[in-house]
Amino acid sequence: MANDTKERILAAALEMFSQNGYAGTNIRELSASLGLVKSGVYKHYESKEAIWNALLDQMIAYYGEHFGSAEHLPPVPDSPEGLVDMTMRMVNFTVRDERIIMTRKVLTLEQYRDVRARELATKHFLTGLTDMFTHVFTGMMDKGLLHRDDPKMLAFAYTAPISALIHLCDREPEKTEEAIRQVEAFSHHFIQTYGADD
Amino acid sequence: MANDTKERILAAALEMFSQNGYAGTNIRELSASLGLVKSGVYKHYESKEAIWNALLDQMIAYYGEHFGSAEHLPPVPDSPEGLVDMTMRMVNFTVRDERIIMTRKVLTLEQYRDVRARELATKHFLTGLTDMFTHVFTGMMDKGLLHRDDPKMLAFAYTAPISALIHLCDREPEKTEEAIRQVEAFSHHFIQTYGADD
DNA sequence: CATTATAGTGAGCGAAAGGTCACTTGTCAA
DNA sequence: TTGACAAGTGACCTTTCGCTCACTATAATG
Repeated sequence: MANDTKERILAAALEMFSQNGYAGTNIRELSASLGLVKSGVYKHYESKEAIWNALLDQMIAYYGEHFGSAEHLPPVPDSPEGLVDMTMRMVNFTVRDERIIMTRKVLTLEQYRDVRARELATKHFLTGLTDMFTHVFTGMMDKGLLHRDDPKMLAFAYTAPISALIHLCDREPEKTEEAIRQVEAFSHHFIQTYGADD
Repeated sequence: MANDTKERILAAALEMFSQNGYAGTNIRELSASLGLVKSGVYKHYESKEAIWNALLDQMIAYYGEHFGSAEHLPPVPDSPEGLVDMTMRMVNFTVRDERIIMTRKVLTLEQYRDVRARELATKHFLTGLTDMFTHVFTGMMDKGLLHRDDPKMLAFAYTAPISALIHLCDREPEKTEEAIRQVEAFSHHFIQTYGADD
């Protein structure tokens, strides 16, 4: 089927672009990794740049489907410990899922070159997380689990350090376990600081 | 003088590598930007990779000289507002100094490919900042300006969000002013949260 | 069974890449 | 004045790049 190969090309492109960047990737290797010859991929995409654009389209669509709308917001935890649990589930998933790791790496590598990569990077690494946890913390304040405070500021103060540790895992995968422990310690410290009494 | 051109080559390499990455940079363009022809640079460096390694040597040496030793630690502020002032001076400098911006971008682009870039990136973006502010916060606790708490944890919680905003400035320079205001707001919120009374 | 569209092949093209080398030029010490 | 050397030139080499095209194998359709 045509669509099958088309998808497989995008998957291989994600893998190679995330390792070597767009400029460092060549079509011959990409084709070979799919068991076909260079000219074969040109039956499906008219150029290397077309592959890149299709990959970005897919990443943008995926982000929109999974994190873009209000219906995908996480449930508000019922206890301070619930925040830690939710965080650890999210972090454990995001630092181990190969596809998500590669997506982050691609966005990191191409953020200065491509406008759409730049915008998606900011969403992925900063504003998306902040928005999500603004909602969570607003809910937790309503439930009396957190002291009243600026929920956006708290969301930023909470997600940015975790995001930094996720980037560390991408950069130095052998430190993943340690980074995850740091996330947990940070999360506990956070509820100790901002949690309503106990 | 030989050294002059050698230095100029490194400067041009930093500029091009930070824009297009190592793979996306070619020696012809690099030479042309210096007003000489491709073979000219091979009088000073034996290969593209040698230029890259020399540039990394220089970045590592620079980092060691300016942030590596205890003598370059910033003075401990005498008031909570002093922390904000110091932070704003540092951030204003680091997001406007072209050379430092380019250094961060190069480390960002090459962190997955080169071991030394990876290590320097972690120092630059994470551990270096944390170590520096661990010292600052320890001093501020001793002076009674901050509540007793784990200074390493506070340093991480303080520097990681600021680092995220610096990265945002690198990615979207037009947001620099807004990001700086966010740093200031965050810094104020931080001393309000952790500062002793007031 | 003939037709036709599609996925894939393999040879090859022009451009651009990194790198080499014989040569010129300018500078300074002997 | 001359000899030596470092800096820079321009032609050229090989390899690799993105991409094209005439062709084949296959499988579904009339």
